[in-house]
Amino acid sequence: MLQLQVIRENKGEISKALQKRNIDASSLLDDILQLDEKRRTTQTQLDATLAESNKLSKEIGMLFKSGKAQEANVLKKKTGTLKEDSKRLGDELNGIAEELQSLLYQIPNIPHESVPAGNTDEDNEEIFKEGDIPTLVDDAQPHWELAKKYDIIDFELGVKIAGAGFPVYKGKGARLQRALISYFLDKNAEAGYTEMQVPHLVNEASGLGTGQLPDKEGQMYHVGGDDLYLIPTAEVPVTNLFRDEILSEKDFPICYTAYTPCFRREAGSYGAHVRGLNRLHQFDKVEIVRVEHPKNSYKALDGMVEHIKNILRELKLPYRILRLCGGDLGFTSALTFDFEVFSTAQDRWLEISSVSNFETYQANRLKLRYKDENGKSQLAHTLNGSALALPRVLAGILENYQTADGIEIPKVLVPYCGFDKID
RNA sequence: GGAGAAAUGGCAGAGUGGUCGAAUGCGGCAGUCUUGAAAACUGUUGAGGGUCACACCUCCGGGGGUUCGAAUCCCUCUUUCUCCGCCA
Repeated sequence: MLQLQVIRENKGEISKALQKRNIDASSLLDDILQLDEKRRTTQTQLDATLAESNKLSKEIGMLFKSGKAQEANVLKKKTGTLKEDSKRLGDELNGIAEELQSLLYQIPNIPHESVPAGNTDEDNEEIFKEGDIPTLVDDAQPHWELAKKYDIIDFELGVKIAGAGFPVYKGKGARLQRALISYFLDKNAEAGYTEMQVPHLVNEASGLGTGQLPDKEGQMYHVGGDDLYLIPTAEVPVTNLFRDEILSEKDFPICYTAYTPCFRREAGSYGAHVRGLNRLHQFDKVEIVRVEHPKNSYKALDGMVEHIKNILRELKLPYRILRLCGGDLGFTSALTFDFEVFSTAQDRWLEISSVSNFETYQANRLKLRYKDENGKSQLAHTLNGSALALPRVLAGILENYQTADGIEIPKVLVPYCGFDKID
């Protein structure tokens, strides 16, 4: 959520920057400013009314104390209209504040200046590419065929238990999955991220804090009986650890990592490109989250990108990095880099990480602040990234490491797996 | 799940209808002293709205109510603790 004060001062620039997202926000921004104006005048009126009645109440108290009950009763009568007024103004103010809030929720984050304009993922800008694309055997297969051939993932069995998009990992498939989780967590810890274990269900306030609510409600599984949401990413519980916190400057940098399963309804996603592990309702992911001083957040973002590069180098997977264009950029993000692994057998790029700087957008919703050198509260910057999302890394490994007599395991994972080949 | 108790500032903890945004202690910050530090002493120290700055307004777990006036009384929700039951 953008700060009102920022909108007040930079309406023109914001409106212009949002055009990169193909959004014409100027009339919405006007509405917001108008409503804000109305909010402040109403607030002022309410404050004056309350001040008046506070004053009277004090006088009444004094009069009663000094035994002048009659005079007190005269004043009492005067408070009646003040009460009505403040009730009316208070209701009005609440209504305005609510409306203002809902308008503010509709404005996405301002894209960073480096974000290219564009409509779809075709307009994303490739900024880096590394790793050799392997030459595979002639009858190379996509991972869903390999999974069946080696009996390591059973999609049909998952359908029986839960439904499509809930695979069952078996034997070496399950072990490889666990190996990846441990490997990622170890790499992140090595890079200075503190490992956390967090709830996999969150309340509404948490969803609002990181921006999944109110507008993307349909993307999360909702547990009606207890009004909780299954997390779509560890970003939600981990970032919300800092909701309503005021940090001190020396607390920075804050670097956390967490493994969690992720649950996404993915309503409306069908077709061949969501086959196998490409898109799931439940998948595993190791996430990194940072809370930073505003002046360091872009350096931190670069650091996260470098860190993920290192992991992919170790896994020897061919990958590229995209700078997302305005149209593809997430609602709450100012700048996002997507990592994609090339899946040779599917002949396509698979997104395996998304690294973003949210600047103050989430912090404003979270009320995540720090005290600056003058002792004033300032909003912190939040960032996060996948390091990494499991299923597509698994797909990439299965497909790129397949040989005529089995699937080789990347060297760095062998100690975690306890085997070096799936056959 | 049943019965009871509680929720106050960074923490501990007073306050049971009116000069209470809230005593006191600890912690934090600044200063004095010291070569420096510790100790001691002095001062300062919640958040938000509003204002050029003040004034002023709101917040004592959340929401609602009673009252001229609520941290204090009532209702409700949530959470925590104790006891019982159940249980990985």
